[in-house]
Amino acid sequence: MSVSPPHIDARKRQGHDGPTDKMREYLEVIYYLSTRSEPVIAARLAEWMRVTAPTVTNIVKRMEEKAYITRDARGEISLTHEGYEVAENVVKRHRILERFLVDIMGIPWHMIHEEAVRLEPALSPLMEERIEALVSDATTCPHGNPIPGRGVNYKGTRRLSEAVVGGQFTLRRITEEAEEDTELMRYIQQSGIVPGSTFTITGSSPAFGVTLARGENTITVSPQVASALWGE
Amino acid sequence: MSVSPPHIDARKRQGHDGPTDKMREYLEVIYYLSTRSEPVIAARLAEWMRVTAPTVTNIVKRMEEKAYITRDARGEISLTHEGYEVAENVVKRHRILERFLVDIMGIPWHMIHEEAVRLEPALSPLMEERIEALVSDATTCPHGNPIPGRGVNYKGTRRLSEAVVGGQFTLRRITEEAEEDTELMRYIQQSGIVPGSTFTITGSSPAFGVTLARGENTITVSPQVASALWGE
DNA sequence: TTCCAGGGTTAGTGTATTCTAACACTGCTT
DNA sequence: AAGCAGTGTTAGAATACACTAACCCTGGAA
Repeated sequence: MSVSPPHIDARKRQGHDGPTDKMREYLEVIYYLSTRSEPVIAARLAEWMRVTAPTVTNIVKRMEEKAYITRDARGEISLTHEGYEVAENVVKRHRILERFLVDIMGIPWHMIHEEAVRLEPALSPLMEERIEALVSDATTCPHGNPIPGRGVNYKGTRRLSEAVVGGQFTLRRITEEAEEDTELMRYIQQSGIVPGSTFTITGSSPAFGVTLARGENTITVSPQVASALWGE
Repeated sequence: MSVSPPHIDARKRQGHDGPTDKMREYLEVIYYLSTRSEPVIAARLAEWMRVTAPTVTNIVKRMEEKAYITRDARGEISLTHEGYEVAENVVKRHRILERFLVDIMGIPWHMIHEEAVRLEPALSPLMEERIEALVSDATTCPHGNPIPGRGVNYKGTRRLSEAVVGGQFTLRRITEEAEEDTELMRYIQQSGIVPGSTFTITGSSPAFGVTLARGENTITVSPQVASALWGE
């Protein structure tokens, strides 16, 4: 038959042009990492991507050749302009997709990150456009992280781990390193720790974490979790 | 940080167990091919998948080793029970997904096949379940092809190319080899040739195709297209 | 100062998917 | 009989991604 399939194979498209799907994933993580204070080094990427060090060396080298990143003398990684563009795009898709998964698809809140990671590389521009249209009023993902280009950025926020005892704390965003842990997200949501809610901080220690009170409930979160929750 | 990503890498999962994504795609095509009369041979697969002959030899060999298919003396391919299960599952997902893309996402009818091919391997069981819930009353994909396990199969239908001149023809399904051609699908839809519509056949020849009339409109479709349209 | 932890690289493999080049078989058609 | 079209295979290579094993820094602790 003369009709021929339009099969779009990602691999084929990536002969010599754009980033591969994996590179996009790494760029996304670099974006997350550089949004925070910690240095962006290969060892961190290896942890996030759950691969060994040589795998990161390999991909980082290729991303450098393609000029998505640069490395300084100590091996620290920065996004180039080009790399930043790619990363921001991926992050935007990711967050809009998460919104869509909650609002339209009814996926439980604590599973959307994983689903978004899976679906994101499979979205065509058309699908992206349709999804965007369906959640056009959203400015953040369900975890409170801003959708790039929609005018939200929570400049004044700081980590819960740095908040003062006795004060109020309004949660604004849960950063990605917490998102990745499904069990943790379930616990957080069940405890009512969702973006927008306000608590009184009744205790804080670098060893035991932070204790929050709201109404009659008291919750203690670990130091790790406390540093992943940002608010004001 | 102690939280660790749940990144599900398809490749990793496929160490020694199930079919790879590519195998699933090939099995899907074998399913389509064997639903029709034509022999399922490697050359056909190469055309559908738009790859060269050695590529097919390679994958077919691996699928044989994994017992998803068998080959007879002439090289003809059949699905094993196991392979059939996989293929039917893929086809079911594909068709439900197409329904979802039209009904919920508002993707134009002529583009859904391509989108479905792209998205299908990225669907988790959870997403599949949610999508199924959103289109739970559908029994066919938008092209009229039955969703396996939902009680439709259009047993009495035959190709438009075999219909008799002067008779009526009610379109039931547009088979996949036509679906793959976006331009063709656009033309078909614009001509009002959608599942469920009825025409009078005013002419038919193996060389020039079939001429259909409905109301004041007359459409002539090529022999290839006529053999991809099934009805009664 | 010695040594180890943390970070990074090189070298060598392995798997999945694809390609080109070259060759072989079958069955018509001239 | 010669030859070509259609089909299929083997051989050899490339790319992207991942691994283990082995080794090299650097900086602080013992």
